[in-house]
Amino acid sequence: MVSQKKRRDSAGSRRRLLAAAVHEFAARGFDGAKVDRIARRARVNKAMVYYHFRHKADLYRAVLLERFGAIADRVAIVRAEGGAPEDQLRRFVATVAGLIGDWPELPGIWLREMADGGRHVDAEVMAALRRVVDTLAAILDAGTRAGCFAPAQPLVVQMGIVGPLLLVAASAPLRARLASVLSTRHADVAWPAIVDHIERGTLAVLTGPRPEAAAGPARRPRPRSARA
Amino acid sequence: MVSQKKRRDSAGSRRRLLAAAVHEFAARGFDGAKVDRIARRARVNKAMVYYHFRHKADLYRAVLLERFGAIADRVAIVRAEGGAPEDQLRRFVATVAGLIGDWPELPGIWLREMADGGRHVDAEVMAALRRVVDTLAAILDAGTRAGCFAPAQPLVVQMGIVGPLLLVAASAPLRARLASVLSTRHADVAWPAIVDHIERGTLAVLTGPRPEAAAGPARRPRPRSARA
DNA sequence: GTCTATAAATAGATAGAC
DNA sequence: GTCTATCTATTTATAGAC
Repeated sequence: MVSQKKRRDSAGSRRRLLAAAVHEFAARGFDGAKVDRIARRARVNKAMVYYHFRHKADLYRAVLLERFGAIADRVAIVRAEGGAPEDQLRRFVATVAGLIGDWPELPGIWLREMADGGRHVDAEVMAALRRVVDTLAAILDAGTRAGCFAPAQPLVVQMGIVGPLLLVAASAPLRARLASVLSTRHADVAWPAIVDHIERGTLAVLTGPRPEAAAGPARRPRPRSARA
Repeated sequence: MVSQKKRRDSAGSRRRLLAAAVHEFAARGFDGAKVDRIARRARVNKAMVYYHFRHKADLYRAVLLERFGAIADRVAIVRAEGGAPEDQLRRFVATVAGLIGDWPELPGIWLREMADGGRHVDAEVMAALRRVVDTLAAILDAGTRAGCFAPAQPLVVQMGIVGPLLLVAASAPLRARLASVLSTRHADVAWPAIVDHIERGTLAVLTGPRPEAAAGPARRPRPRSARA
């Protein structure tokens, strides 16, 4: 993706550093992450960190770019594969959910970067984020043109999808503790249940009955009928 | 709420410290927050931090307890006021949205604490979290008994509500930057729009087409079409 | 309760040998 | 590319005067 700097890193110390960094940054955040721990986890000398990366922030940005770039790539495929807008949207949700399933560090990285106001999001990472939003916008637009979706702001829909997924995934440890204190039995959250919840909720808003004249910029949702 | 330690803190240095701490912890996270900055912001000598609080973590826990306690109190009122379950749920959403509006630091604190796996959530804070979930559970239960809600896991619904709200609020700075790079005009997100989106999405899932047997965790995420 | 001064421990980053 | 040793700045936390 970024630049083919394959300088023959012996056993791939750079790659191992990135993997260790993802873990550390996800678990502790940028400030909480320690270069020392990253190096130790990667089984690499600490000085190597500064051989491969200018500084801590540079390593962190590399992590961001790698992960958000992959997300953008994956959702772009969903859009490219086409299909009915409803289906594309469902696959969009499933894809993001799948990425989180594959990369348990994703929620930590993502949530913290949002909480940080995108402090470390540079132009490259921004471009990746833009691709994700643009992809979702294209799906929504296709649905609107096909008459099956009401017009909606892509970022609103995006947050409605990503927010719950990230929060559920990230809160797993806390929910486990909560379960042991919870009065009733609403203890755990099954991952398929939340994915299903989001899929249905999102589609319902896009295809459902119009809101009167709420505060939103929402338009009149066309009756869901025609196909693409 | 915790203990009436009103020792006449001259001009309320303790209170000012708490306010400054909320800001600092929200903006930078636990590790990124510096005791020095908190003291300076509170216009209080740094040593006073350790006079009022045992250590940094203690101050942070006080912040957590104050805010999550207030959240629990406010949503409990929603439940106590009664009304139709749909209305209670809408007011639940509006209340959380209102709290975020009143306290811009809330998303930062909340998201980071989730990303941290609740590292600093002690028994008292846990109790507050429990109250929030229990309140929502009571609302959902009322709806189910009244026959207007399908059974649902409270935590799933909770994440579906809180996730987008927190993410939208926290990502404001990043979205502002994104707007200037975004190809199309899907730039900004109006706060009322997201609240409306969540209200409708959540209610749609609860009142919409039953996927046979809800409540159960292992639901098949492949409904033919989700029409409302 | 408030302040100054400082201890004590980290942690980011680099120099330079191999 | 890899390692040891180390420099420097920062930061939590405390001692003790007022």
